[in-house]
Amino acid sequence: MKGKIFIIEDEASIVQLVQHNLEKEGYVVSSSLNGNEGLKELKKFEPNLLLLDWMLPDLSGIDICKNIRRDSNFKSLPIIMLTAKGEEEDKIKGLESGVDDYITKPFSFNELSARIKAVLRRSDPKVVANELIFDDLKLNKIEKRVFRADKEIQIGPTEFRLLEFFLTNPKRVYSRDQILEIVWPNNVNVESRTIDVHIRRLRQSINIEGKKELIRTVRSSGYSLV
Amino acid sequence: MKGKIFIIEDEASIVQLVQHNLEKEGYVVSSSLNGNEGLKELKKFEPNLLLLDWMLPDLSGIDICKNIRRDSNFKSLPIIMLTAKGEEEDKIKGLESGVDDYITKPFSFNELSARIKAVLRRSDPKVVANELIFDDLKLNKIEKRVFRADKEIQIGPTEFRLLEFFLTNPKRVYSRDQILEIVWPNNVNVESRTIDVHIRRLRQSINIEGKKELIRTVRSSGYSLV
DNA sequence: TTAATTTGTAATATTTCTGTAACATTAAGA
DNA sequence: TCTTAATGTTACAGAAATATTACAAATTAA
Repeated sequence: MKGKIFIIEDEASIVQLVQHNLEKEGYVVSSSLNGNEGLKELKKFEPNLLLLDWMLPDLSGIDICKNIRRDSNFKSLPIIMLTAKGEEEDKIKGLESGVDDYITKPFSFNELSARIKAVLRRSDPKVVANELIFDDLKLNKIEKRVFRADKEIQIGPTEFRLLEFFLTNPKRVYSRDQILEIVWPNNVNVESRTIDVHIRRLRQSINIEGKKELIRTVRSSGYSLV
Repeated sequence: MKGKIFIIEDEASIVQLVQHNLEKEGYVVSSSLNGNEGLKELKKFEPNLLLLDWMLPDLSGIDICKNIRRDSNFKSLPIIMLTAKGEEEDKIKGLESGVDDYITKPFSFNELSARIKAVLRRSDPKVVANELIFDDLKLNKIEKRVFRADKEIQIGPTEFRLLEFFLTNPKRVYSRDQILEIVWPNNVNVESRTIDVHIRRLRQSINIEGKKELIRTVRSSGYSLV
């Protein structure tokens, strides 16, 4: 499933068109033709994104928007506003009331689809890259290669896993226990001091003269990539 | 500071106009007139948002965008694309290459400002939770870093815990016994006067000349952050 | 099998942190 | 003003944490 999308829009023809096409693209879609109803259904449905009409018979889009932003469960629900008006004033109000994007009717389904993708991409950052980059350090997961400043670097398997681990969460400080837990194969018993030695080896490999140290020691806490 | 914004745009007049107005609104702004240069400067500047021209003399906006998205430090940097073209095709490409929003030239500064606010609002609520902020003092729990007026400060583990403690309840006055109880590991026996020394060390570290004292002594009661 | 590489540990060196004591200064009441 | 209790400051000796090195066992490559 690509994601769940909820639509609140009173023009049935638009709902039908959009819902049909989105479902064809693999989304799970639900909708409501009115504001108050829609708010309730939406909270049950728990969508990943909301398409919201600006002008509704009962509630204005802005009111709905504000209601949603006040609910801690939906504070960060991405919202794309559908508006018939082209006036800039309205656009600004919409954006300021906490909308992530808007699109003016009539719109092509292609453009809507692209905007949905863009907004969704930001809201869940699942990363499928096989290259991890940090500063001038680059690690290729499938080729098992490491580069510093475009120069390839040789490191052993353990140091590779260690570096890969650091690269998935740069800047964050990890304790030796956490590092052991994740970088070493399950249920191995190694001294926690052993990590110091591997850190040293990794440092020696990735440090190029003149370039700054990349692994930071945080006394009493652990290590991090900076 | 509201945030740091970087601009990559080759029309100097636009840069000037936008930069000036954004600075008036309280942002810290830096800019570059060309793509390759801009990329480098941007990574030094570490902005919270990028305004990126679609058509540049050397690199296309999309290329820049892709480059940024591959670098783990800037994976989630919000980008707003500035485009002269109105064609829908371009818009779609832009959105799909990982841009968060776009705006078509010529645009009013009001609209740009509203879009910036909207995009910034969404960006990275995770980071915020890890940070304790009081006045111009900032402590990042998972990166184990402390800043005063945006300048990083080195402090030892005990001073870090002490400051973290004060930051979770600013203004409140704590007795030495309470501080001992919470900041020191269980069942340690340390003289209560020892705290005075750590307070002194903390004060020395976080005090910048010209800036006001942040730790207040309450005679016969204890200390607090003010 | 042999050679080369990798790995974990222990021993040692180095760095940084911590608590305390001794002395200095300050604040507040008599 | 003097006295006294509380807090500020400083220096220093262990203590604790980390860095470095060397080496033997284990693993892998040749």
